[in-house]
Amino acid sequence: MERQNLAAMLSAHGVRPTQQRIAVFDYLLTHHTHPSADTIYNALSREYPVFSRTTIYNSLNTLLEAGLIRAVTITPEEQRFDGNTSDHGHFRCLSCGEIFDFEVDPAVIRSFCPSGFREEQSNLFFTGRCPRCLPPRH
Amino acid sequence: MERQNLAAMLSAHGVRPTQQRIAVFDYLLTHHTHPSADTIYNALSREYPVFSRTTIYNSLNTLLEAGLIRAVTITPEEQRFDGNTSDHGHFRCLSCGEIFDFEVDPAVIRSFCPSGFREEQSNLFFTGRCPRCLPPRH
DNA sequence: GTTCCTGCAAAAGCTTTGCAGAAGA
DNA sequence: TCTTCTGCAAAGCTTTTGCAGGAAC
Repeated sequence: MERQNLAAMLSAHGVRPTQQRIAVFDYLLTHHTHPSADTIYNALSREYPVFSRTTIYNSLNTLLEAGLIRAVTITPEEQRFDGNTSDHGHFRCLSCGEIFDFEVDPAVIRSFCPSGFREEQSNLFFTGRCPRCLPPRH
Repeated sequence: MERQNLAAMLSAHGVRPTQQRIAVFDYLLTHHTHPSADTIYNALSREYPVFSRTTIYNSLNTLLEAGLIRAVTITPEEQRFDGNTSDHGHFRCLSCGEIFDFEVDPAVIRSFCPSGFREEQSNLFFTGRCPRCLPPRH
């Protein structure tokens, strides 16, 4: 997406479109790898000479509050982030550590929510082995 | 459960039944509050005079490896633990922070796992407001 | 010009590690 | 007795905070 469009999206959500926020948002929309703050930091510091860790955290928290990105609480070590804010499932491979997306019908998932509770976000995720890490079948 | 039975369970899983491990395991089986390591530490230090944080972490990791307890990766701040190792869903209230259990059919949840992936653990959890924190209906 | 943001340094909080003494088999 | 575990101190990591300079409007 054009940087100008990204800036417009931020403005539309009441977020001042600074260079840094646009870069973080752009990274999350382009890379569907559920990166950690550190991964984003390493990638962006290569591109931009000065880009502090603090700013990554500031930008991520601002984008989270605006609802433009999502936090993925799957890995115990660190928080992961996702530019895809639509409801979808996650699969984490215990061998290679990669996190995969898969489609789920949000209405079906929500139907499991116990009565009396007001659901705001639903999460379905599996851990196991991905096809690449499984031994080939005979 | 009797301490002797707890010790037998640990032994059966190849875990040497020390006083500390029995106490941690007992706590998780008795309290269904998905406590953090710190919560367990605070509770047990009141009961036992000497009980270090390191030992809590050591015991939890040992019990995890033995499959006697489960880690609940729901809160971004800290790891939570659960003495209930059967498949079940979680609901985290954004107001009071409490984590509730609810029943789900493991087979139904597993059916959402994408083909080609080998599922080892399935997790379904919601965030939102619990009945106590919701405004009363008219 | 005023407000809000960036980024450095420092700190805070959770978890792990190294190692000497102690407990379990 | 020999192995394994405990627990203190210290360190490692992720994330947050305070604050001065700078960018955005």
